[in-house]
Amino acid sequence: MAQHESTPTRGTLLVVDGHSLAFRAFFALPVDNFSTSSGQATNAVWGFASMLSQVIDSEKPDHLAVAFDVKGGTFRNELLPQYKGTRDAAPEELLTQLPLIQEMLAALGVTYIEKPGYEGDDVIGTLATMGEQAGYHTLVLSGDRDAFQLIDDNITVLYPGHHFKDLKHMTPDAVVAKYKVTPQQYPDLAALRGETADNIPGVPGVGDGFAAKWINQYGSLDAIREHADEIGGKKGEALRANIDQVMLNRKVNALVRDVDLGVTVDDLTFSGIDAERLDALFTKLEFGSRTKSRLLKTFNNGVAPVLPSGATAPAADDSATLDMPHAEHATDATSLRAWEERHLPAADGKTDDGTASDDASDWVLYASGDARPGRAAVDAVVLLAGGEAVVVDKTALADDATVDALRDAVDAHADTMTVHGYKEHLHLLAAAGIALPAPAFDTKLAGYLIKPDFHADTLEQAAAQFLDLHLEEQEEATQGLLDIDAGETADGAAADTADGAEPDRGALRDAAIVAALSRELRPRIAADGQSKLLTDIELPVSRVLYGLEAEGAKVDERRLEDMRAGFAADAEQAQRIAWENAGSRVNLQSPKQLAKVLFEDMGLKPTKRTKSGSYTTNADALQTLYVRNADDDRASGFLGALLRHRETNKLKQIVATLIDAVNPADGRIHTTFEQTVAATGRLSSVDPNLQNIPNRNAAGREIRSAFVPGEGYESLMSCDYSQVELRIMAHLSGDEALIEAFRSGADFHRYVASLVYQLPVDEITSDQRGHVKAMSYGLAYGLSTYGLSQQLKISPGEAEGLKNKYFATFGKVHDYLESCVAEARRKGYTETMFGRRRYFPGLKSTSRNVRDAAERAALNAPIQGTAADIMKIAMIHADSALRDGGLKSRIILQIHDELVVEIAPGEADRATSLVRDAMEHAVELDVPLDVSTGIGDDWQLAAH
DNA sequence: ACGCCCACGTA
DNA sequence: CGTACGTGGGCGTC
Repeated sequence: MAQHESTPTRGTLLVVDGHSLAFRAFFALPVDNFSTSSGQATNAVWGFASMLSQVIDSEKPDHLAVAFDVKGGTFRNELLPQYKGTRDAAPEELLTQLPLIQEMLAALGVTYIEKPGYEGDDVIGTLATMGEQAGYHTLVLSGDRDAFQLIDDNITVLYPGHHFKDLKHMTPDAVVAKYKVTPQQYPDLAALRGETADNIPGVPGVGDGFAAKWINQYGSLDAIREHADEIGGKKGEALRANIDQVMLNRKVNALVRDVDLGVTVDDLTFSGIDAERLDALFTKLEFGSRTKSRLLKTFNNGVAPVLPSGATAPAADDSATLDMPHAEHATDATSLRAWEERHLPAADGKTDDGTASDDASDWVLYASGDARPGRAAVDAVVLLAGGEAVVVDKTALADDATVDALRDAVDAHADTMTVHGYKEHLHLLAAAGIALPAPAFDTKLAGYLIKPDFHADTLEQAAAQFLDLHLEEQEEATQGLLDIDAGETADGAAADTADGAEPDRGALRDAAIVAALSRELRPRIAADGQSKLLTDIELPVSRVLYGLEAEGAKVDERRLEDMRAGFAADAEQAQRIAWENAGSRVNLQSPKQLAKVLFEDMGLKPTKRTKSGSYTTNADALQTLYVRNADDDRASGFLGALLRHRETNKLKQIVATLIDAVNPADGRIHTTFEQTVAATGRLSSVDPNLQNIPNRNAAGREIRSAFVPGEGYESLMSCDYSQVELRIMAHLSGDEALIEAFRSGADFHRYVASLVYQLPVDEITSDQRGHVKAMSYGLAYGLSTYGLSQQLKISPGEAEGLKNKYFATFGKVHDYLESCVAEARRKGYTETMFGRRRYFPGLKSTSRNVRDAAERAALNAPIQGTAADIMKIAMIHADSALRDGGLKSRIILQIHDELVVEIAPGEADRATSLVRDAMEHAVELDVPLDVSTGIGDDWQLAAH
């Protein structure tokens, strides 16, 4: 662009200020989106690569070098002790990335130079001078304005603006235009003005404007000093007071241009990529193939930059790019069948040895629409194969023959197909009358298995995480294009019209993203050894969950309404009493207002604080205050009423949420089981959450009685695992004593207590049993002795004694828990019995709290996760046992260790034995899995 | 309208 | 100062 065509040059040399570029990259990109699973920040590395390749692509230099600062001071620090004091305080997260950037440059065949005792700027000044002398045109990429002094007809500084993308080409004319001084005079101006970024003070009150005025008036800094007395006003005074500082600044900001670097410009070619090294680095950094492909294109053997664009030699791997597929609309069954004929998987393309099948044979199925259970509606279905797509829109989906053709195509190709969210697609296609067989791959489930902590609410977010689609986003953002396109990026599902043109475009793009995700994730799932977890557990359980969601749970609405009224009346009465005692109508649902009444107006002594520092008003605190102030009628009256209000109001709220969630079409509640949310592998339940229906006290438990069998069913069955997590802990630890405790079949907690306290089983008091029970469960959560003492209301010393006795009895449990954390620290992740991983970057945190929390989570994850795996297997087996047995009874809810089954008339005994068997034998452990079951007219009565 | 805090329900 | 979730209300911010 700004080449000086008048000056014949041997070529173009690009000199990069490595630190400046790394700083910019670091602060331009959110570190959260750019970190490896083990917690290494990569945003600066990625940004550095991206920015550098952008510049190379646009400037096409044939020689290149990157200069870095070296740790330790330079001659400048001796002159000016505070020099760059602010810059040395670079965040740790950036400093750890500098070696990675250098490693990347080495792999890309780029020369980088550091020179002890000098700064990167001096290296840059030297290289630019060398380039000029050797007849090159030199570009200096730097965000440091000190580089401006280098500018002349053969040296241009590329200076990033607010957005990196708009690089300013700083030529002599540009410097004069901006600062009214020549590049040679620029250091004089900088010395007068100072440089806050480098912690260098100038003349107070003097900015670029006055500095330039003086320079132009007197010609140079030396001349200004000589005539300093002639300058009047406050600024003249300030100049005289600070002239020594200014002269020092001038000494420091002069770049050295003759450092002995031991290289010549001719050495600074693109020496070729070390592919193996680059691969290794990118694997370590968890960069996707798109980043690599982009860098390959830019750096390949240095060939690309000098050739006219388009003639780039060795084609970079562009399989990862997101090309919009060529698309056609299927207007009827004939055209759909014809499209299918033309896109059959290549018969010989199937290598059948796992993941290596030809990309072209992988089909993607993508359906758009509303996938909410009980009200699913499909907008369009896209099939994608070999880079070509066919779109079946709503109109076409209304035609039976077309749907038949689509069904046939789906049935025929499911075994090679990829979807993003099998469960959601089951709902969507069911709305079109199509039962979707299990696909070969699911990018949503795969993404979850690879990064169980990452929340990809949308396909775009998944793409941003696993592909390098931030590349485009970053570029678009810097160019301010997002505003222009805002209308198009909005979710088309909200207001869909009959004409399918716009939604189709979105669906097409989404399908292309799924295809790219599939190519990225398939090998990673295989590499992590998670293929069986995906195909044998997650995909099948998706299908089972689809069934649960589609059927829903029948509730007695009248009963719910009555309960709501009852709870509302109780809550209102409690509120009235509370207000009377408080003497004001405080909002009982506002912790802030409550704190004021309790701790200011009534002057009660607060107990604990919340995480953010305010005084807590939680039930525990209210209880303590109530006991403490029993003699104060007004305070205890208020507190008692408040506690009652809390309880009844909460129940009212839960019931109201349930009523709201009833689908008027069938009187049933269709929850959604989230399969990719809980980091441990558990399911969660939303809209509404049916996994937190009260069960601990009588009043709350009543709500369960509103869950009843629906039309054509006679009862509900509840089946739950007893102490699964403790049994898993016994199995995984191999602790003989604990294993024997479970094998004996005795009352487990009583049995364990007798071992711990060395007393006969029948002499164990209920207190002792309770303490040991809390200890057992606390173990799997990483409970501290302090926490144990709090919970059991015993002294920390007693809790400590209990823990010691416990571990003396069950030593291997202790060893096992320790080993979980140790392994997580070593490998970066934990694994369940079935290979489900969870990563723990927090184990390496410098913060004690973060580290401790990560340790507790790491010790719990394999236990909770294995329990979740086992329940999923049990659900798959139970579901098929019921279906294969021809029963109408079906699972309708899962609450982590419990299944609720709707029982058809006459099937109670068979269903009980099938489900119990599936749960008990989901997996064989060294301890038996114990399942208890119960049947009743409603969920509460089914309890056992 | 959105996001955070608080509180609280479940396993 | 025990793990894993989801929801609703208040309240501050946009």
